[in-house]
Amino acid sequence: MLTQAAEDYLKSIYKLQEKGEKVSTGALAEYLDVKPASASGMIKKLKTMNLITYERSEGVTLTDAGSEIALEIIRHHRLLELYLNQALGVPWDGVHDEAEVLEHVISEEVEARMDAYLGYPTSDPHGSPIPDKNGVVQQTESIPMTELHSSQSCVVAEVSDDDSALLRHLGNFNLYPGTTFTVIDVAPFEGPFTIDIAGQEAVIGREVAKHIMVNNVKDT
Amino acid sequence: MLTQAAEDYLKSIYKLQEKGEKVSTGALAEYLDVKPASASGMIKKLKTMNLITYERSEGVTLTDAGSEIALEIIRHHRLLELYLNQALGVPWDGVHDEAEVLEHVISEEVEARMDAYLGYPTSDPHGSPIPDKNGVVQQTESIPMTELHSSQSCVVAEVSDDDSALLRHLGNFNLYPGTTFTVIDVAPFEGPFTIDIAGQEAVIGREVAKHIMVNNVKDT
DNA sequence: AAATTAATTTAGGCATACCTAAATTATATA
DNA sequence: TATATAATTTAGGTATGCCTAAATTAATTT
Repeated sequence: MLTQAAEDYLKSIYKLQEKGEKVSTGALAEYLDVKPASASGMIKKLKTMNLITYERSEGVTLTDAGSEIALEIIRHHRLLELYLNQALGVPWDGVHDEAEVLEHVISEEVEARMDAYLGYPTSDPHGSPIPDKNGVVQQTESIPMTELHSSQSCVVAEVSDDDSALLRHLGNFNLYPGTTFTVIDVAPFEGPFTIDIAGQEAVIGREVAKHIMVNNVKDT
Repeated sequence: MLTQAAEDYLKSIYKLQEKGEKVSTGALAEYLDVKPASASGMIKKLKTMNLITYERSEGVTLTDAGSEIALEIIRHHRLLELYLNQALGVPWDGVHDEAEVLEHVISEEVEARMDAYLGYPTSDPHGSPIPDKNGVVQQTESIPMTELHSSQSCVVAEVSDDDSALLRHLGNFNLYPGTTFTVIDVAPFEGPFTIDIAGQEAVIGREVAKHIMVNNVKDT
């Protein structure tokens, strides 16, 4: 059995790798809020377990075995987020922290039952895809809201899950995945977006907009 | 924050204390399947935290602060057992092991939501009382099934929760808490019990009967 | 090519929680 | 009372995972 820390490393490596970044010891340490030396030690350990490979130029790369575990943890996390939200009514800005600890201890049996209860869902409350039992991830193309222009409409696809203040803010505007909105105006010089959501007007700052991924963009 | 191990010690001390036994280092070690030296070390630690007192003659005693924590963990455990069984359909012989790890990581928020979902229940799937938020335990008087005589009827009050093979066995006879049955016959020389449950006849061995607590005993 | 800067690794420490084995302290029994 | 037995504690060792600080290696820049 892997330790919780090791699982967190694999999950983080997967996420960084997904972004297309080369996963250096330092980048990994920063992501995990840990000193580079600690990351270095864990990298050595995961390497001996054949869960990652490491080369100075390439950085860390997950092996197939490593990917499998990373995806399993991510699946646990996202399924838990959705379950806590749907079954227990935990607000979407609170599910991440809860899932962060439960993901390491939940059994396959309980997970399977939550999965069935939820009807084998494919995305979590923040719009992130939930890998299936075989680790297959359903990818969707989306673009950051910052690339939108005036009078374009779109659907919220995904938002960051780890900043609860941001999530509460988005929740106030009903900016959940699946919600449709139209850009009324984009202020010049990198200014904020004014949008229309179900008849309601809202102003969304640039920094916030960066964290909102959208799709189904249409000119109106 | 206490460690998981420390919480397990407090919980175990509470349970042993509840039985009226004097909680010696050795008894505690045996209960936790740990060497006496390990228990000795933890006792020292818990003592410095003022969660227990210790005297050679008396053994370990929980302080008020220690009791509070023990009851909180027990509440987590039993509420989780009931939730897993009711909300997710985990069979009653499987909930103990699941709860054993979750009890240490579940948040107060999630617990409160499970509690509300279940309608503020007072006993778990095995009939054990669930302490309320303030640590108040609703006590019920019950006697071991082994004290019953022929033609007495009774209601199952509580069964041990940690032996899954036993629980599966009892489940086969529908011997869940709340179930009524009548003793048809008690074989002589410490022999097995023949009982009637909803018209069905079943033979229950003495060793098994020891683990079944009953109440509402009536002569028929 | 040499020197500066950045990234990485090693070395040494801390805390938790477990273990075994030996020493100690109580409690019975003869 | 002295000895045997049982219970308990101490001492020393394991492993994990974190830390800081120093040493090393690689990549830039001059």
